[in-house]
Amino acid sequence: MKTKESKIPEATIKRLSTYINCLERLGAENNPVTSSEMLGESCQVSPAQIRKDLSYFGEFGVRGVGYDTKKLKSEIKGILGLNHNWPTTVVGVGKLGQALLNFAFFRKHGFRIIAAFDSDENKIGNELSNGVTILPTTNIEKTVKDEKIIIGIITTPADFAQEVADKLVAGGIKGLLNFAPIKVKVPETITLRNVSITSELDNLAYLLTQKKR
Amino acid sequence: MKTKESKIPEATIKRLSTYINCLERLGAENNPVTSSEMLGESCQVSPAQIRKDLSYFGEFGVRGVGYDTKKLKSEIKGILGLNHNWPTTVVGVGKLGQALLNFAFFRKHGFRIIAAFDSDENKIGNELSNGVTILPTTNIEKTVKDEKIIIGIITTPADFAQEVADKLVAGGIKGLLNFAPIKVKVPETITLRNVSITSELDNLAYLLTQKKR
DNA sequence: TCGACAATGTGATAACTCTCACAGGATCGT
DNA sequence: ACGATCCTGTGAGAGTTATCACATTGTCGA
Repeated sequence: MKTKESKIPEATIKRLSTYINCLERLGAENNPVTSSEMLGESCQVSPAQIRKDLSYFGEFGVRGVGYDTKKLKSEIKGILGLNHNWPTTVVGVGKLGQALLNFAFFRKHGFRIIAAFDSDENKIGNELSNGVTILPTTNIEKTVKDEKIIIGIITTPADFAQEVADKLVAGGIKGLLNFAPIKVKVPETITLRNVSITSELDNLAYLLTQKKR
Repeated sequence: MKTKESKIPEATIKRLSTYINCLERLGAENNPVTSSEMLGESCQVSPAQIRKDLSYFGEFGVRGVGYDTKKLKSEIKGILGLNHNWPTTVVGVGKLGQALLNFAFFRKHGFRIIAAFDSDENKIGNELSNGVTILPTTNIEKTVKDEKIIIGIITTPADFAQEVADKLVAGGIKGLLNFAPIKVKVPETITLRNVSITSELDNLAYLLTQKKR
Protein backbone atom coordinates (compact mmCIF):
# COMPACT_ATOMS: atom_id res chain seq x y z
CA MET A 1 0.00 0.00 0.00
CA LYS A 2 0.98 3.62 -0.21
CA THR A 3 2.72 5.20 2.69
CA LYS A 4 1.09 8.48 3.58
CA GLU A 5 4.03 9.53 5.63
CA SER A 6 2.81 12.89 6.76
CA LYS A 7 -0.08 11.52 8.77
CA ILE A 8 1.66 8.94 10.91
CA PRO A 9 1.10 9.58 14.63
CA GLU A 10 4.16 10.13 16.72
CA ALA A 11 2.72 7.65 19.21
CA THR A 12 2.89 5.03 16.51
CA ILE A 13 6.59 5.58 16.04
CA LYS A 14 7.12 5.30 19.76
CA ARG A 15 5.28 2.01 19.83
CA LEU A 16 7.18 0.59 16.88
CA SER A 17 10.26 0.96 18.99
CA THR A 18 8.71 -1.08 21.78
CA TYR A 19 7.51 -3.69 19.32
CA ILE A 20 11.10 -4.40 18.43
CA ASN A 21 11.99 -4.94 22.06
CA CYS A 22 9.04 -7.24 22.57
CA LEU A 23 9.77 -9.22 19.43
CA GLU A 24 13.31 -9.65 20.64
CA ARG A 25 12.05 -10.94 23.96
CA LEU A 26 9.59 -13.31 22.34
CA GLY A 27 12.47 -14.73 20.37
CA ALA A 28 12.32 -15.87 16.78
CA GLU A 29 13.47 -19.35 17.87
CA ASN A 30 10.72 -19.90 20.41
CA ASN A 31 8.04 -18.11 18.42
CA PRO A 32 8.79 -18.12 14.71
CA VAL A 33 5.33 -16.69 14.16
CA THR A 34 3.73 -13.96 16.25
CA SER A 35 0.12 -12.87 16.27
CA SER A 36 -0.93 -9.33 17.03
CA GLU A 37 -2.62 -10.69 20.11
CA MET A 38 0.54 -12.35 21.37
CA LEU A 39 2.63 -9.30 20.67
CA GLY A 40 0.03 -7.10 22.27
CA GLU A 41 0.06 -9.24 25.37
CA SER A 42 3.81 -8.98 25.50
CA CYS A 43 4.07 -5.23 25.19
CA GLN A 44 0.74 -4.20 26.64
CA VAL A 45 -0.78 -2.69 23.53
CA SER A 46 -4.12 -3.70 22.05
CA PRO A 47 -3.93 -6.07 19.07
CA ALA A 48 -5.98 -3.66 16.98
CA GLN A 49 -3.54 -0.88 17.77
CA ILE A 50 -0.63 -2.98 16.61
CA ARG A 51 -2.31 -3.88 13.35
CA LYS A 52 -3.24 -0.26 12.77
CA ASP A 53 0.27 0.93 13.48
CA LEU A 54 1.75 -1.53 11.03
CA SER A 55 -0.86 -0.79 8.41
CA TYR A 56 0.52 2.71 8.03
CA PHE A 57 3.59 1.21 6.45
CA GLY A 58 2.31 -1.76 4.52
CA GLU A 59 1.20 -5.36 4.99
CA PHE A 60 3.65 -7.44 6.91
CA GLY A 61 1.53 -10.34 8.12
CA VAL A 62 -0.33 -13.29 6.68
CA ARG A 63 -4.08 -13.38 7.27
CA GLY A 64 -5.14 -16.30 9.33
CA VAL A 65 -1.57 -16.87 10.49
CA GLY A 66 0.26 -13.91 11.94
CA TYR A 67 3.64 -12.30 11.47
CA ASP A 68 6.98 -13.92 10.81
CA THR A 69 8.77 -12.81 13.97
CA LYS A 70 12.18 -12.34 12.46
CA LYS A 71 10.92 -10.69 9.32
CA LEU A 72 8.65 -8.30 11.19
CA LYS A 73 11.46 -7.18 13.44
CA SER A 74 13.60 -6.51 10.44
CA GLU A 75 10.80 -4.63 8.68
CA ILE A 76 10.24 -2.37 11.67
CA LYS A 77 13.94 -1.69 11.93
CA GLY A 78 13.81 -0.67 8.31
CA ILE A 79 10.90 1.66 8.92
CA LEU A 80 12.61 3.33 11.86
CA GLY A 81 15.88 3.62 10.00
CA LEU A 82 17.81 1.49 12.47
CA ASN A 83 19.69 -0.26 9.72
CA HIS A 84 21.75 2.84 9.19
CA ASN A 85 24.96 3.42 11.03
CA TRP A 86 24.64 7.01 12.08
CA PRO A 87 27.92 8.63 13.09
CA THR A 88 27.13 9.92 16.56
CA THR A 89 28.75 11.97 19.28
CA VAL A 90 28.00 12.41 22.97
CA VAL A 91 28.71 15.74 24.61
CA GLY A 92 28.99 15.66 28.38
CA VAL A 93 30.62 12.55 29.79
CA GLY A 94 28.99 12.71 33.19
CA LYS A 95 27.17 9.72 34.62
CA LEU A 96 24.30 10.02 32.19
CA GLY A 97 26.66 10.38 29.26
CA GLN A 98 28.61 7.37 30.42
CA ALA A 99 25.41 5.40 30.81
CA LEU A 100 24.49 6.13 27.21
CA LEU A 101 27.98 5.38 25.95
CA ASN A 102 27.76 2.01 27.64
CA PHE A 103 24.42 1.09 26.17
CA ALA A 104 24.99 -2.04 24.21
CA PHE A 105 22.02 -1.37 21.96
CA PHE A 106 23.63 1.77 20.69
CA ARG A 107 25.13 -0.25 17.91
CA LYS A 108 22.12 -2.49 17.65
CA HIS A 109 19.96 0.55 17.08
CA GLY A 110 22.03 1.95 14.29
CA PHE A 111 24.22 4.46 16.07
CA ARG A 112 28.00 4.49 15.95
CA ILE A 113 29.78 6.56 18.57
CA ILE A 114 32.79 8.18 17.02
CA ALA A 115 33.49 11.03 19.42
CA ALA A 116 32.84 12.19 22.97
CA PHE A 117 33.37 15.63 24.45
CA ASP A 118 33.64 17.12 27.89
CA SER A 119 34.86 20.38 29.36
CA ASP A 120 36.40 18.78 32.45
CA GLU A 121 40.17 18.77 32.06
CA ASN A 122 40.43 15.67 34.20
CA LYS A 123 38.34 13.73 31.72
CA ILE A 124 39.87 15.06 28.51
CA GLY A 125 42.24 12.55 26.96
CA ASN A 126 40.76 9.58 28.79
CA GLU A 127 39.81 6.66 26.63
CA LEU A 128 36.37 5.10 26.84
CA SER A 129 35.74 1.38 26.80
CA ASN A 130 34.84 1.55 23.13
CA GLY A 131 38.18 3.12 22.26
CA VAL A 132 36.91 6.66 21.84
CA THR A 133 39.00 9.40 23.43
CA ILE A 134 37.32 12.27 25.25
CA LEU A 135 37.99 15.57 23.53
CA PRO A 136 37.61 19.14 24.80
CA THR A 137 34.33 20.85 23.91
CA THR A 138 36.30 23.51 22.06
CA ASN A 139 36.87 20.91 19.35
CA ILE A 140 33.21 20.18 18.75
CA GLU A 141 32.66 22.19 15.60
CA LYS A 142 35.81 21.03 13.85
CA THR A 143 35.40 17.36 14.76
CA VAL A 144 31.76 17.22 13.76
CA LYS A 145 32.69 18.73 10.44
CA ASP A 146 35.75 16.55 9.82
CA GLU A 147 34.14 13.29 10.90
CA LYS A 148 30.83 14.09 9.24
CA ILE A 149 28.96 13.36 12.45
CA ILE A 150 25.20 13.26 11.91
CA ILE A 151 23.77 12.87 15.40
CA GLY A 152 24.61 14.72 18.58
CA ILE A 153 23.55 13.67 22.05
CA ILE A 154 23.65 16.33 24.73
CA THR A 155 24.09 15.19 28.31
CA THR A 156 25.56 18.31 29.83
CA PRO A 157 24.13 20.33 32.70
CA ALA A 158 21.32 22.68 31.69
CA ASP A 159 23.52 25.76 31.64
CA PHE A 160 25.73 24.48 28.85
CA ALA A 161 23.15 22.72 26.72
CA GLN A 162 22.31 25.63 24.42
CA GLU A 163 25.93 26.55 23.92
CA VAL A 164 26.80 22.96 23.04
CA ALA A 165 23.84 22.71 20.70
CA ASP A 166 25.02 25.82 18.88
CA LYS A 167 28.47 24.34 18.40
CA LEU A 168 27.09 21.07 17.10
CA VAL A 169 24.86 22.93 14.68
CA ALA A 170 27.77 25.04 13.53
CA GLY A 171 29.63 21.83 12.77
CA GLY A 172 26.78 20.68 10.56
CA ILE A 173 24.96 18.19 12.76
CA LYS A 174 21.66 16.83 11.38
CA GLY A 175 19.93 15.47 14.47
CA LEU A 176 20.02 16.31 18.16
CA LEU A 177 18.90 14.41 21.21
CA ASN A 178 18.94 16.64 24.25
CA PHE A 179 18.82 15.16 27.73
CA ALA A 180 19.56 18.41 29.53
CA PRO A 181 16.53 19.70 31.44
CA ILE A 182 16.06 22.73 29.21
CA LYS A 183 14.63 22.87 25.73
CA VAL A 184 17.36 23.97 23.37
CA LYS A 185 16.57 25.96 20.25
CA VAL A 186 18.05 25.13 16.88
CA PRO A 187 17.29 26.03 13.25
CA GLU A 188 14.31 24.27 11.74
CA THR A 189 16.49 22.24 9.45
CA ILE A 190 17.82 20.32 12.44
CA THR A 191 15.85 17.34 13.74
CA LEU A 192 15.54 17.82 17.46
CA ARG A 193 14.17 15.82 20.35
CA ASN A 194 14.22 17.12 23.87
CA VAL A 195 14.05 14.30 26.40
CA SER A 196 12.99 15.26 29.86
CA ILE A 197 13.80 12.73 32.51
CA THR A 198 12.57 15.01 35.26
CA SER A 199 9.17 15.25 33.67
CA GLU A 200 8.83 11.51 34.12
CA LEU A 201 9.54 11.93 37.79
CA ASP A 202 7.05 14.77 37.98
CA ASN A 203 4.48 12.71 36.17
CA LEU A 204 4.83 9.90 38.64
CA ALA A 205 4.50 12.33 41.52
CA TYR A 206 1.31 13.68 39.97
CA LEU A 207 -0.22 10.25 39.50
CA LEU A 208 0.58 9.29 43.07
CA THR A 209 -0.87 12.51 44.40
CA GLN A 210 -4.06 11.86 42.48
CA LYS A 211 -4.38 8.35 43.81
CA LYS A 212 -4.41 9.55 47.40
CA ARG A 213 -7.57 11.56 46.83
CA MET B 1 -14.31 6.74 41.01
CA LYS B 2 -13.68 9.19 38.28
CA THR B 3 -13.20 12.76 39.26
CA LYS B 4 -13.27 15.51 36.68
CA GLU B 5 -9.53 15.48 37.03
CA SER B 6 -9.26 12.11 35.39
CA LYS B 7 -10.04 13.82 32.11
CA ILE B 8 -6.87 15.84 32.17
CA PRO B 9 -4.66 14.95 29.22
CA GLU B 10 -1.41 13.27 30.06
CA ALA B 11 0.27 15.68 27.68
CA THR B 12 -0.89 18.51 29.91
CA ILE B 13 0.85 16.99 32.90
CA LYS B 14 4.00 16.58 30.90
CA ARG B 15 3.90 20.21 29.89
CA LEU B 16 3.28 21.44 33.41
CA SER B 17 6.59 19.92 34.29
CA THR B 18 8.32 21.87 31.57
CA TYR B 19 6.54 25.06 32.60
CA ILE B 20 8.25 24.81 35.96
CA ASN B 21 11.63 24.54 34.31
CA CYS B 22 10.92 27.51 32.09
CA LEU B 23 9.62 29.62 34.92
CA GLU B 24 12.77 28.84 36.83
CA ARG B 25 14.85 29.95 33.89
CA LEU B 26 12.87 33.14 33.40
CA GLY B 27 13.56 33.94 37.02
CA ALA B 28 11.16 35.58 39.38
CA GLU B 29 13.68 38.38 39.96
CA ASN B 30 14.10 39.33 36.31
CA ASN B 31 10.48 38.67 35.39
CA PRO B 32 8.17 39.02 38.37
CA VAL B 33 5.24 38.73 35.98
CA THR B 34 5.02 36.30 33.06
CA SER B 35 2.52 36.30 30.22
CA SER B 36 1.41 33.13 28.51
CA GLU B 37 3.09 34.45 25.40
CA MET B 38 6.41 34.94 27.15
CA LEU B 39 6.26 31.55 28.78
CA GLY B 40 5.23 29.96 25.51
CA GLU B 41 8.19 31.54 23.78
CA SER B 42 10.47 30.22 26.48
CA CYS B 43 9.29 26.63 26.41
CA GLN B 44 8.05 26.40 22.86
CA VAL B 45 4.39 25.85 23.56
CA SER B 46 1.57 27.97 22.15
CA PRO B 47 0.17 30.59 24.53
CA ALA B 48 -3.33 29.19 24.08
CA GLN B 49 -2.09 25.75 25.05
CA ILE B 50 -0.59 27.08 28.23
CA ARG B 51 -3.76 28.88 29.23
CA LYS B 52 -5.81 25.80 28.45
CA ASP B 53 -3.52 23.58 30.47
CA LEU B 54 -3.71 25.85 33.48
CA SER B 55 -7.47 26.28 33.17
CA TYR B 56 -7.95 22.61 34.02
CA PHE B 57 -6.82 23.40 37.52
CA GLY B 58 -8.15 26.87 38.20
CA GLU B 59 -7.40 30.51 37.50
CA PHE B 60 -3.89 31.52 38.32
CA GLY B 61 -3.42 34.69 36.29
CA VAL B 62 -4.72 38.22 36.19
CA ARG B 63 -6.46 39.30 33.03
CA GLY B 64 -4.70 42.08 31.24
CA VAL B 65 -1.56 41.41 33.23
CA GLY B 66 -0.29 37.85 33.29
CA TYR B 67 0.94 35.45 35.93
CA ASP B 68 2.93 36.11 39.05
CA THR B 69 6.02 34.11 38.20
CA LYS B 70 6.82 32.89 41.66
CA LYS B 71 3.25 32.14 42.57
CA LEU B 72 2.56 30.26 39.36
CA LYS B 73 5.59 28.08 39.85
CA SER B 74 4.45 27.27 43.32
CA GLU B 75 0.92 26.52 42.15
CA ILE B 76 2.12 24.12 39.48
CA LYS B 77 4.34 22.37 41.99
CA GLY B 78 1.31 21.93 44.14
CA ILE B 79 -0.70 20.49 41.27
CA LEU B 80 2.02 18.01 40.40
CA GLY B 81 2.54 17.05 44.01
CA LEU B 82 6.15 18.16 44.09
CA ASN B 83 5.76 19.65 47.53
CA HIS B 84 5.71 16.20 48.99
CA ASN B 85 8.84 14.47 50.09
CA TRP B 86 8.39 10.99 48.71
CA PRO B 87 10.65 8.38 50.25
CA THR B 88 12.39 6.93 47.22
CA THR B 89 14.78 4.13 46.37
CA VAL B 90 16.93 3.42 43.34
CA VAL B 91 17.62 -0.17 42.36
CA GLY B 92 20.62 -0.68 40.11
CA VAL B 93 23.54 1.60 40.79
CA GLY B 94 25.04 1.44 37.32
CA LYS B 95 25.87 4.60 35.44
CA LEU B 96 22.24 5.47 34.86
CA GLY B 97 21.38 4.86 38.50
CA GLN B 98 24.28 7.00 39.58
CA ALA B 99 23.22 9.73 37.20
CA LEU B 100 19.79 9.81 38.78
CA LEU B 101 21.18 9.68 42.30
CA ASN B 102 23.29 12.72 41.48
CA PHE B 103 20.47 14.75 40.06
CA ALA B 104 20.24 17.82 42.21
CA PHE B 105 16.58 18.32 41.36
CA PHE B 106 15.70 15.07 42.98
CA ARG B 107 15.15 16.92 46.17
CA LYS B 108 13.77 19.96 44.40
CA HIS B 109 11.16 17.77 42.78
CA GLY B 110 9.92 16.23 45.96
CA PHE B 111 11.84 12.99 46.11
CA ARG B 112 14.03 11.89 48.98
CA ILE B 113 16.45 9.06 48.31
CA ILE B 114 16.65 6.87 51.36
CA ALA B 115 18.01 3.64 49.92
CA ALA B 116 19.92 2.24 46.96
CA PHE B 117 20.35 -1.38 45.94
CA ASP B 118 22.63 -3.35 43.69
CA SER B 119 23.52 -6.98 43.21
CA ASP B 120 27.21 -6.33 42.53
CA GLU B 121 29.20 -7.34 45.61
CA ASN B 122 31.84 -4.76 44.80
CA LYS B 123 29.31 -2.00 45.12
CA ILE B 124 27.46 -3.25 48.18
CA GLY B 125 28.47 -1.33 51.27
CA ASN B 126 29.80 1.66 49.36
CA GLU B 127 28.47 4.99 50.44
CA LEU B 128 26.99 7.42 47.95
CA SER B 129 27.68 11.14 48.00
CA ASN B 130 24.36 11.74 49.71
CA GLY B 131 25.25 9.42 52.56
CA VAL B 132 23.15 6.49 51.43
CA THR B 133 24.79 3.07 51.59
CA ILE B 134 24.32 0.57 48.79
CA LEU B 135 22.47 -2.53 49.99
CA PRO B 136 22.16 -5.96 48.41
CA THR B 137 19.03 -6.53 46.35
CA THR B 138 18.06 -9.37 48.68
CA ASN B 139 17.15 -6.68 51.22
CA ILE B 140 14.71 -4.86 49.00
CA GLU B 141 11.46 -6.17 50.38
CA LYS B 142 12.40 -5.73 54.03
CA THR B 143 13.90 -2.27 53.59
CA VAL B 144 10.99 -0.95 51.56
CA LYS B 145 8.65 -2.20 54.25
CA ASP B 146 10.67 -0.92 57.20
CA GLU B 147 11.44 2.49 55.73
CA LYS B 148 7.97 2.91 54.23
CA ILE B 149 9.43 3.69 50.83
CA ILE B 150 6.80 4.94 48.40
CA ILE B 151 8.63 5.24 45.09
CA GLY B 152 10.96 2.79 43.40
CA ILE B 153 13.19 3.63 40.47
CA ILE B 154 14.47 0.70 38.44
CA THR B 155 17.73 1.18 36.58
CA THR B 156 18.85 -2.42 36.27
CA PRO B 157 19.53 -4.32 33.05
CA ALA B 158 16.41 -5.61 31.32
CA ASP B 159 16.79 -9.17 32.58
CA PHE B 160 16.42 -8.20 36.23
CA ALA B 161 13.79 -5.49 35.94
CA GLN B 162 10.74 -7.68 36.44
CA GLU B 163 12.29 -9.53 39.34
CA VAL B 164 13.21 -6.26 41.04
CA ALA B 165 9.74 -4.85 40.40
CA ASP B 166 8.21 -7.89 42.08
CA LYS B 167 10.38 -7.41 45.15
CA LEU B 168 9.52 -3.73 45.39
CA VAL B 169 5.84 -4.52 45.08
CA ALA B 170 6.14 -7.21 47.73
CA GLY B 171 7.62 -4.59 50.03
CA GLY B 172 4.59 -2.37 49.51
CA ILE B 173 5.85 0.21 47.03
CA LYS B 174 3.23 2.63 45.65
CA GLY B 175 4.86 3.98 42.52
CA LEU B 176 7.41 2.65 40.05
CA LEU B 177 9.54 4.36 37.47
CA ASN B 178 11.17 1.82 35.20
CA PHE B 179 14.12 2.79 33.03
CA ALA B 180 14.96 -0.75 31.99
CA PRO B 181 14.19 -1.36 28.31
CA ILE B 182 11.38 -3.80 29.02
CA LYS B 183 7.87 -3.05 30.20
CA VAL B 184 7.46 -4.56 33.66
CA LYS B 185 4.09 -5.79 34.85
CA VAL B 186 2.72 -4.97 38.28
CA PRO B 187 -0.69 -5.09 39.98
CA GLU B 188 -3.12 -2.37 38.99
CA THR B 189 -2.90 -0.75 42.38
CA ILE B 190 0.68 0.29 41.64
CA THR B 191 1.32 3.48 39.73
CA LEU B 192 3.74 2.62 36.98
CA ARG B 193 5.64 4.50 34.33
CA ASN B 194 7.90 2.76 31.87
CA VAL B 195 10.50 5.15 30.47
CA SER B 196 12.18 4.08 27.28
CA ILE B 197 15.36 5.90 26.49
CA THR B 198 16.01 3.74 23.47
CA SER B 199 12.70 4.70 21.94
CA GLU B 200 13.92 8.28 21.93
CA LEU B 201 16.95 7.21 19.98
CA ASP B 202 14.76 5.22 17.62
CA ASN B 203 12.46 8.15 17.18
CA LEU B 204 15.33 10.40 16.20
CA ALA B 205 16.55 7.80 13.73
CA TYR B 206 13.09 7.66 12.20
CA LEU B 207 12.81 11.41 11.84
CA LEU B 208 16.22 11.63 10.22
CA THR B 209 15.39 8.82 7.83
CA GLN B 210 12.21 10.61 6.81
CA LYS B 211 14.02 13.84 6.18
CA LYS B 212 16.31 12.24 3.63
CA ARG B 213 13.40 11.37 1.37
C1' DT C 1 -14.21 58.59 36.37
C1' DC C 2 -13.71 56.86 32.03
C1' DG C 3 -11.86 54.99 27.89
C1' DA C 4 -8.01 52.59 25.60
C1' DC C 5 -5.47 48.66 26.06
C1' DA C 6 -3.64 44.21 27.49
C1' DA C 7 -3.75 39.37 28.47
C1' DT C 8 -6.48 35.80 30.66
C1' DG C 9 -10.12 32.09 30.58
C1' DT C 10 -13.17 29.37 27.79
C1' DG C 11 -16.78 27.60 24.57
C1' DA C 12 -16.79 26.10 19.88
C1' DT C 13 -14.45 23.83 16.44
C1' DA C 14 -10.98 21.49 14.06
C1' DA C 15 -7.47 17.95 14.09
C1' DC C 16 -5.82 13.97 15.62
C1' DT C 17 -5.67 9.16 17.60
C1' DC C 18 -7.70 4.95 19.10
C1' DT C 19 -11.24 1.33 19.11
C1' DC C 20 -14.48 -1.63 17.04
C1' DA C 21 -16.40 -4.74 13.96
C1' DC C 22 -16.05 -7.18 10.10
C1' DA C 23 -14.53 -8.23 5.35
C1' DG C 24 -10.53 -10.44 3.10
C1' DG C 25 -7.53 -14.06 2.54
C1' DA C 26 -4.90 -18.08 4.21
C1' DT C 27 -4.57 -22.75 6.39
C1' DC C 28 -6.19 -27.25 7.91
C1' DG C 29 -8.87 -31.37 8.58
C1' DT C 30 -11.90 -34.43 6.49
C1' DA D 1 -12.38 -29.89 -2.72
C1' DC D 2 -14.70 -27.50 0.60
C1' DG D 3 -16.28 -25.71 4.77
C1' DA D 4 -14.68 -24.35 9.31
C1' DT D 5 -11.51 -21.64 11.47
C1' DC D 6 -8.09 -18.29 12.14
C1' DC D 7 -5.86 -13.74 12.15
C1' DT D 8 -4.80 -9.77 9.43
C1' DG D 9 -6.00 -5.23 7.34
C1' DT D 10 -9.08 -1.35 7.34
C1' DG D 11 -13.15 1.88 7.05
C1' DA D 12 -16.27 4.03 10.08
C1' DG D 13 -17.09 6.06 14.23
C1' DA D 14 -16.03 7.24 19.05
C1' DG D 15 -13.10 9.58 21.95
C1' DT D 16 -9.40 12.65 22.98
C1' DT D 17 -6.45 16.74 22.44
C1' DA D 18 -5.19 21.15 20.34
C1' DT D 19 -6.42 25.51 18.20
C1' DC D 20 -9.07 29.57 17.53
C1' DA D 21 -11.64 33.58 18.48
C1' DC D 22 -13.43 36.51 21.56
C1' DA D 23 -15.84 37.83 25.71
C1' DT D 24 -14.13 39.02 30.21
C1' DT D 25 -11.73 41.42 33.50
C1' DG D 26 -8.07 43.95 35.29
C1' DT D 27 -4.54 48.17 34.72
C1' DC D 28 -3.16 52.75 33.67
C1' DG D 29 -3.08 57.42 32.08
C1' DA D 30 -5.63 61.70 31.27
